[in-house]
Amino acid sequence: MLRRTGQDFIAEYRLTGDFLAGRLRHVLSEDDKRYIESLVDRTRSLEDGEHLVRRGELTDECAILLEGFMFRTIESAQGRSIVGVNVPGDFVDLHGFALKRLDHDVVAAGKARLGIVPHRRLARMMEEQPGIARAMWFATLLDAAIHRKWIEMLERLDAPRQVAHHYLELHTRLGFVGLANSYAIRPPFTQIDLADMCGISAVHANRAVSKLRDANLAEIRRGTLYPKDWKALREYAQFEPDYLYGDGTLHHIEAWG
Amino acid sequence: MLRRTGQDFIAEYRLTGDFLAGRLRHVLSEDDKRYIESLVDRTRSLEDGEHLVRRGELTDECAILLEGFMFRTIESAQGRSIVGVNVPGDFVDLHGFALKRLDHDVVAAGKARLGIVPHRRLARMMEEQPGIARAMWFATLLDAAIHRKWIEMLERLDAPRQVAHHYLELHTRLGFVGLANSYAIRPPFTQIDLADMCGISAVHANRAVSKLRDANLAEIRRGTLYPKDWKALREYAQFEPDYLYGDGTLHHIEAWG
DNA sequence: CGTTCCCTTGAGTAGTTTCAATACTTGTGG
DNA sequence: CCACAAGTATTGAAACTACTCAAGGGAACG
Repeated sequence: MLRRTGQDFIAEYRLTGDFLAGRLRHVLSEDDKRYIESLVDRTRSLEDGEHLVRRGELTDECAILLEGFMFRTIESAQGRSIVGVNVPGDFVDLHGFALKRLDHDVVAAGKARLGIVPHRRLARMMEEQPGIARAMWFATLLDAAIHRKWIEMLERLDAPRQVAHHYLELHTRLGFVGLANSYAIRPPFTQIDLADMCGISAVHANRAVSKLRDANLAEIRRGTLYPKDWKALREYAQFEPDYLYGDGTLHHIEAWG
Repeated sequence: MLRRTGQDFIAEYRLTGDFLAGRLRHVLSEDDKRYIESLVDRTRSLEDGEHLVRRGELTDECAILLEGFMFRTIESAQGRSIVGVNVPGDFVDLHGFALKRLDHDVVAAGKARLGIVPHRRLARMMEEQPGIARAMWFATLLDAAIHRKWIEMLERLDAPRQVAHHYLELHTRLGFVGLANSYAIRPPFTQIDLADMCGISAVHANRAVSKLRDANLAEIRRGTLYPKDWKALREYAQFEPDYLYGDGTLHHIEAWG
């Protein structure tokens, strides 16, 4: 995978250099960053579609995504709902540390590589490093803020706008960790994945994709979105990235106080 | 307001006796509970529709809901989206402690009474009481789990099923804090509120309510749902309460480990 | 005792679904 | 290198769901 990340993605923070990059990372000290790096016990790879955690499983480890994409999914009799997407730098199941059992599955979307962090190290971190604990808490709250935006999207936007919004969100999140460019947004999604994110049928996901093409906003081929007009696309999807807590109205500038 | 809560709702925990009741409260020690009670600086009342926090505001306090209901809302050019509901015992803006600025508004639904907790006390709590910090973290993760269920609902369920599901969720959450009975579920919601929770028009919310009545599942009058057949209603709405982390497959039984 | 908000109903329109059929991709084994 | 299989993408038609607009009825509050 192509990697070109910010200043922290250097040998010293080889595994966790993307953690909260572009968000809260600037308030962490070098000691903090070293501490976080030292939490990782080992790495692990997953194949496309492989589960990292299943709903209801008792867990004693968390994982930070190093490469690739992952889905949070909820399966039911009616099929699969995708309730979240993760990009490199995200702790994909940090929620499991406090919850012990997750309410959802975490599944690789394409090949993925992860850094594994035992819960016992996080428990010690809570005792020793309340500032880092607060940053970890912050990271799970970012997930919650994204969940809220998805709720808002599902409540307001029609299918093509939702599809566009999902891509634009990913582009911003990939940008935080230095993985975005202005030519294409390249998640390994099928139209079925898009459908399961938007709560629509696969046929309708295809029509949504067609509509973006016909409106000359973007071309989506094999999961990759090629924007034709960034500005128009953002306006069409009503994309306002501040809920991601990067630079913008909600950005957290000061140190912890 | 009618109050009849669990064993912890006694004079000693007059304000915070409902915090995590039915979920994680059983792993807290009496010292922990006293510490949590001592976090509250004062109480505050809100009128119907009054804002506690607005999106983007810099905050230095949190609030625990003592009586009444509150909405988490996101306003946009197209109107209001309701992305969450709170019941007594919930910390309504605990997210604001780590995020500093919320991505959404917090608004009273009917009259509400709150206990105010300054961030500085929470910061000290993080240093002194990692166990309590973890319980607070847990509480915000419950919100995230509920957000995920809402996403799943919006992706899967038609309008009448969503309305029924929202009421059943509230019934379970009110039950955790001793505020549920088997005759009625009484939030102060208008059909406009229901519409904004489900992402549908007010007219369609009305038709959803009519459908529940016509199907002999429940009657909804002036916000109050009178169930005609609990079992049928739960099946109709596909309500499975385990995502709320009360008793059930996801319940957190052991002490922190 | 009116005003205001909320609820209800009808009619026509827009968005989405299902079913069905066809084509394109990718990976696998011959 | 080709053939096949499996998964993915595309298109059409008919049915359904939910939307908007519009108008009228009802309940609560001052």
